[in-house]
Amino acid sequence: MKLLLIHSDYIEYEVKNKAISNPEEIKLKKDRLEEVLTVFIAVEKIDEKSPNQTVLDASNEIEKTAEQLKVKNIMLYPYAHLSSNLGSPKIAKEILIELEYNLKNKYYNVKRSPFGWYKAFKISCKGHPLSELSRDIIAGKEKESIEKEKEIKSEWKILTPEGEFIDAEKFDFSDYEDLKLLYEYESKGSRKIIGEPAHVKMMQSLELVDYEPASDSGNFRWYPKGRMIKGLLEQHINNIVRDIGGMQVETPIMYDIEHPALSAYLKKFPARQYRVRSDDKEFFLRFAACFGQYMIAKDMTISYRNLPLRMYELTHYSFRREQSGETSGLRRLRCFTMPDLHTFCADLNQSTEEFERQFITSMKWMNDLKLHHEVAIRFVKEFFDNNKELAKNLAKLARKPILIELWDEQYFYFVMKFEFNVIDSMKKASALSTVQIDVENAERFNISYTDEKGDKKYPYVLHTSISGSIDRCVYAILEREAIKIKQGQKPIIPFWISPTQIRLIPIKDEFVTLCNDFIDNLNELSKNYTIRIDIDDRDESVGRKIRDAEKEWIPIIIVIGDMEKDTKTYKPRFRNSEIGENDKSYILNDLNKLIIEKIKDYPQQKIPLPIYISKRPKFK
RNA sequence: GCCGACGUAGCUUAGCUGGUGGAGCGGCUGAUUCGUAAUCAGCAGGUCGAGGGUUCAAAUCCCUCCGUCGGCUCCA
Repeated sequence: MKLLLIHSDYIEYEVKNKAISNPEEIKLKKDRLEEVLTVFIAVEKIDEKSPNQTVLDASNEIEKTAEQLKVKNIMLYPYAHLSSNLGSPKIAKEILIELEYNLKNKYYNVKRSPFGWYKAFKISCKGHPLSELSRDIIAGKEKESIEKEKEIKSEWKILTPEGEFIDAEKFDFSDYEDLKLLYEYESKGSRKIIGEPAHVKMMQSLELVDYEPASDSGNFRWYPKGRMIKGLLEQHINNIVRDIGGMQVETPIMYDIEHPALSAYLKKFPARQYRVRSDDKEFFLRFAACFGQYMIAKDMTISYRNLPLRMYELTHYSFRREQSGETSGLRRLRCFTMPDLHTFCADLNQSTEEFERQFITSMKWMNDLKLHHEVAIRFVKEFFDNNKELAKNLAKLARKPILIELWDEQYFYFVMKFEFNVIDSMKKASALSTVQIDVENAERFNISYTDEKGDKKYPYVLHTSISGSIDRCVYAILEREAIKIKQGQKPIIPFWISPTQIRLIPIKDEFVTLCNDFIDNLNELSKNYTIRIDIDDRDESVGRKIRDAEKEWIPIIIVIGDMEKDTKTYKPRFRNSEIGENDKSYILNDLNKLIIEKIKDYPQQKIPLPIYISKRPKFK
């Protein structure tokens, strides 16, 4: 149902001609109300499925507005033009009559203009900010799902690796600046430093990823280098999840909003969704891979012997229609890529065991990206009281103090979760890895297994994202480098995801051939590996080419000239000492070993652009 | 979504109180063949975010919209 509410000095109408074959019988040909909330209404097809709820919701919405405006008079005015998907006139009329009755019961002075007639009307809108409002009523669903959660009551603690619980307010943060920032950010919403996040300029100037003005905000375009980085991260996370037993599936990105199993879940999940219409049906775009996997799981025959059972999907994409003011570079998108693992566990024991394993795996991921992170663990208090040892184990694994949040009751579908948070150059915290223990969705979706005695049981479900959103990982890497720049260090991205790993710079045109030979020889030495090398064959000075390579953050730069031709040794310019030792000569074989050492444990891809720089267009 | 700031060439930007837009980088052409962060010269490139209004005259003033950023809110 679509509503258009107008706070008016007056509204008056006069009935003219029939608009439909069986219009409502007319009692008054003309009518008028003053100091009135005029409500233009279009009843839509979707309202026919739950007319009673629609009436209730609409009535509440109108009442809320009337109360705010302190008006007692309401004019209900059927207005078909508000919607392109109208319901049948018969039901629409009934809904309107019901709505009138409902509002009268709330002691409003309600009038309703007749249904099914062309009418002339005059209205005077007051014109203050609240005087014109539109509302979209969808029986009980969207409204509840985006409704604000109850005020959450939290207790905050710090847990040390030694197993000590300390009231967060009493903890000495002097050696733990980032943990302090996380605590303040999470508990008080403090925003110490404001400004544009540094990664946005970087992602553009490095030609990784950019805004797409032709799409909705928070939907980005990825250029070749960025796409390759993202692809490598995706490949790596797929491998890691497979290693811990994840069985990869793929599920649809849109789901029927009316599907009985989904509507209940939608209510528990307060994210706004994108809506898609197809014929008469309405669909929402998934915000995670949960449903798709639940739908598979509920049809599966699962024995206790199969548990823990791990189902995995790399969601390409998930959609969350965040409020326009809260999308921010790659930190929060409306369309993102995220690995989503669901682990079905027999009992609490198995769940916590698995939880710890996934905690360790997440640590590995953060380590592979060299991301510093702070750990937050959140519990429903009752669950915490029974599982304190689990928390202590996790703090021991993290080897540093961690933040604990305790909720007085269960606000979400999970009883416990952890997150790894990174702190960016603006001192904002963002969550990456997370695992949640879910105690209610198995039953809701009728996912069950058969236990040793042949009885049907509902498993616990762990919701896991080992890496968090891949886009957000790119954000975290760039933000970490922004912090390094502030500290006067050279920025660099991990070697295994560098779009160019080695840049060759021939001193004159004639050495381009030698560069080609260099690549061939190196490939010959490392047949099982893919090393990304390119050649700056432009007609530019050597100084210029070095500068451009440095601006691209290329980790290894090698100038090729007479010296290299004669001695067959190379003096690479390493971006930092972690990659290699500067001012040292290498023969090809040693260089090869050094590089393979850095890439052997990671996925590899070919260079995403022409190897000759002169052949490359500018994307930005 | 609300409040605020901003939007000038592909990028970065100058343009004061209104009088039909300047530059650097990048691109193109030519010269230059170079040893570790910018070789030189010339040329092209602008419905000044979009639409409307005020005015003899608008990048400049006003309104609406779009986009970006920031704050609020929100964040599984």
